[in-house]
Amino acid sequence: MARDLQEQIKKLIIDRRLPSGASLPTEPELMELLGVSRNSVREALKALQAMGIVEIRHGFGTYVGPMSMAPMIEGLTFRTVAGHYRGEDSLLQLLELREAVETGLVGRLIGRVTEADLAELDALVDRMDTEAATEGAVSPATDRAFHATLYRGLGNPLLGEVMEAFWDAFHRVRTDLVPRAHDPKVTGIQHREIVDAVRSGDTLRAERAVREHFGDIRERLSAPSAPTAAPHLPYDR
Amino acid sequence: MARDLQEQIKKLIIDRRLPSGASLPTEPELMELLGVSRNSVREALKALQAMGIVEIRHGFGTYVGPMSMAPMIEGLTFRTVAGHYRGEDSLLQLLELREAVETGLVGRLIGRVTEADLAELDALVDRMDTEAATEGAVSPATDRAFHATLYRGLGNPLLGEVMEAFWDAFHRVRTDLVPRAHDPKVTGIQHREIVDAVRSGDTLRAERAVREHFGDIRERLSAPSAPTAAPHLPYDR
DNA sequence: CTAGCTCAGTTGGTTAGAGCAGCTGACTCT
DNA sequence: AGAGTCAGCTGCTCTAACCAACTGAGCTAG
Repeated sequence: MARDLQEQIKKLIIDRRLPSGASLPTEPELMELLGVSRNSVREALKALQAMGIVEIRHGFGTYVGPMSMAPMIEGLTFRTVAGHYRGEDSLLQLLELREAVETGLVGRLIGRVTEADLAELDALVDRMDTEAATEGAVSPATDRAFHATLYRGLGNPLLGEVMEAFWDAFHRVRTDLVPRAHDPKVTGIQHREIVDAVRSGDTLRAERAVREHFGDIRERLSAPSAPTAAPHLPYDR
Repeated sequence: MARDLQEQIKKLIIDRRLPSGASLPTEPELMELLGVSRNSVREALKALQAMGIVEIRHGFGTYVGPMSMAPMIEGLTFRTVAGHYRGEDSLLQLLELREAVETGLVGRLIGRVTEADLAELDALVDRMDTEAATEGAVSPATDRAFHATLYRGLGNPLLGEVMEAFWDAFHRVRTDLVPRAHDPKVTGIQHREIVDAVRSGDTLRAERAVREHFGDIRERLSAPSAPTAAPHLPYDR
């Protein structure tokens, strides 16, 4: 029945064509509308909130959620962390997922990416070099922006969101479990090669550049620490 | 605070290295353990259940969930349906996501897929033909199995799950909104071409075969019905 | 007259206690 | 020895009350 409740609220959103950000009935209204107790309404809303379908603001109201990939990131992150601590190579699998998808997609960029995007990518690589020189490390935000900008050229916002979700999940787990510094200079070089390869229109070169980039991360990942070598669990998210 | 509760339960799973299927403390136990009321415990569990992290069985107990991609499918499905009814081309975007990823991945299969997998794929295509002849349509299960088997050859279970999740979401939305029959004979031919192309080791041919397959679906999708042309909402999932 | 404060009302957050419903396992009767 | 039954655990739902965050109208001070 609780399952049914969630579906009814979803149906309500669909039926009323509510866009993201629209306000939903209040809890008492939903109680009467659905003929259940407040408690049940709240449990259903909590579940929908966890799926990003609904957004709850204390003292203000309940709204249709942004329908982002945030819940997927959450789930993927937890799944990976849990697997890691059970001795699985879940983090490596997540990296390989990204590698497979990104090497597969970079070829589609050839002849499709705009000059403006390429210029933006150049700027991002420059920023990586700057950060490497001044702070000794490339900030995660810059790396994230690079990958997001790169695949934005494919013209599919959903695809972009999914890619960002994979990035987010991987990065969150990596910083928690393997707080290892990259060689920031290499990072800049590898990203620049990706941009140059895409600009040159050479599909194979672009794929190789992406593969090399990921290969580097993978090496850093699998080299030193076995998954079970983490005695005091730093997980507290 | 409720947010915090979920994190504490997650932490409990991590700390105790609980595998999928392991039993969690009962609700009263969690009440005492976390120092909150039963209601709050339940809301937290409901949210975790929605994310697939926890599995609740009435009258039996609470268990660590299978950590599958089911919640992601749920979210993606709803997002797509909601977008569709608001006049967006969300279903097309989802299809393009699949097309982009699958055309990107099929090249990686070359020289990596085993003979056994190829044989299985042959059998699946044969079954498609049989179904087309006897029932007039290829069953969704067969199509799903084909795509799952194909990308299983990449040797990354996570990747396989993600691909299946995309397939599931797309299929669920499509059957709800565009209950259109494919020409089953064409379906068989296109799938067979994908298998043959992969077997031949010709990357470009494989990519073209996949692209053609998706192009066919896309055509069927965008041809007849504008999104707004659905007056009586059949959505009741 | 305006800027700022205060307070009442609305909304979600939390707690408590009671009873309902599904499942298991041991006990009992045949 | 086997099948039926019942006690107990488990999660599910409801009611009722109060707490906490936010808004907005009205008041007060400048």
